[in-house]
Amino acid sequence: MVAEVDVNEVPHQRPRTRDRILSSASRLFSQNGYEHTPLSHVAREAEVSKALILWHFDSKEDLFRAALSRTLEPYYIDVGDLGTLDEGNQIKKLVDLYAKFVRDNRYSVRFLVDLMIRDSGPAEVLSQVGELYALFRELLTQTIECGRNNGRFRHDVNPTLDAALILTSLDGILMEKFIKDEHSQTTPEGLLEHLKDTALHRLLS
Amino acid sequence: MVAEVDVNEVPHQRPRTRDRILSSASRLFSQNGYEHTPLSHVAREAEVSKALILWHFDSKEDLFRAALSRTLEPYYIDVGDLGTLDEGNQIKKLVDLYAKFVRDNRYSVRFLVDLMIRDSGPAEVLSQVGELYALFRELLTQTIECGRNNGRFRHDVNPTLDAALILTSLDGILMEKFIKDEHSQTTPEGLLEHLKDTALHRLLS
DNA sequence: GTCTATATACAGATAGAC
DNA sequence: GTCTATCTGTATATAGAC
Repeated sequence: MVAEVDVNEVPHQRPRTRDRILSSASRLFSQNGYEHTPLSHVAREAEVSKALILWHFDSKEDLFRAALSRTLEPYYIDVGDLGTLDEGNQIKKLVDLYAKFVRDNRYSVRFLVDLMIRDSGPAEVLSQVGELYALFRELLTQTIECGRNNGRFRHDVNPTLDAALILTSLDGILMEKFIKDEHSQTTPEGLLEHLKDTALHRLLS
Repeated sequence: MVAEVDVNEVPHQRPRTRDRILSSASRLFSQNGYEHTPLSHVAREAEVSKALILWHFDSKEDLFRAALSRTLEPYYIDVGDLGTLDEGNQIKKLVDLYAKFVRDNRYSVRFLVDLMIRDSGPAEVLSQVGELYALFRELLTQTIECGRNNGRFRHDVNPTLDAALILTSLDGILMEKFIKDEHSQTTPEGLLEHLKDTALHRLLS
């Protein structure tokens, strides 16, 4: 009889279930919010018992943090090769990328906006989102500055202020996607085009 | 001829307590949200028992509706006499009024934004807010149209689109008041001025 | 690791005395 | 109208068998 050595004792032993729990939690929290997703729902969706969830995670709060981190994993913006474009088209492209990002991550973005408005949720996660946001704004600022320096943009543009205004306007437009407004006679897409037009109208010499 | 309604024909009751409950509920719901204000909190603040609240209102949901209506009571925008200003300054004034309104009703506006993002809350109340919003947008639209027709604004302005863009930009800026952004190098007030400048820069001939 | 069964807490809501 | 006491449901979390 051979002594049984449990090769599976530590490292890569089935994160299968833990992973399923995390996925389900991530989806449900994003779609329905923290308050409206009891552990029982996560348990049902992940096809495990509630007790098992709390064996893997110390508490619901703990699960929430872990799930939120996972939600943020795909949060990056690939700006690609902006260098080949002139500054005006760089601005347009950045605006489009931002809009696409929000569209692609609709549910989780809405959820995060909700968290930020109420200033709830783990601070480290929120600050992570803040960094991404700041990075994007910095990109806009530098592009405007660059265009000003090489004379393609007006000499009196204010890179910081103009970038911030473009970004907040963008936020306002995209917010409309989360709020149904039956009186609106414009579409977010139409407004997006108009934003790009007016922004360039202001920036270009 | 209109029949007068005798207000005193209804019982000589003191709506004192009911009113206190409504006030407390209104404040707590606005500040902490529906989920985070149990009836026990409303009861404590209003100095009554939970049971009494449910004697006055059929359910928590019912209380919520009533409280929300009260929250919306001061929701109107007094545009004053716009007629004395030229169209450019009318736009500026409208933007300022909107900003002031949001500032004056910070907590309840944030709460309503939260409700609308999550599309929860009584439909009739939400649509009431939507009407106010649409009305304000219509005011902007007409002002721009007017300015175009009398030649003070460019002939190629698009009243509907330009008004909508100004309004969504405004929303984006004011949203920042609800979200703390430690990396920001601009203030909402600064952005507001910049929005007015760029909007007029685009509109004026 | 995974389960069933249970503990504990607290929410909204009811019953009934006063 | 207002209270105390209680019901009922559901949430998070724990105990302990397998």
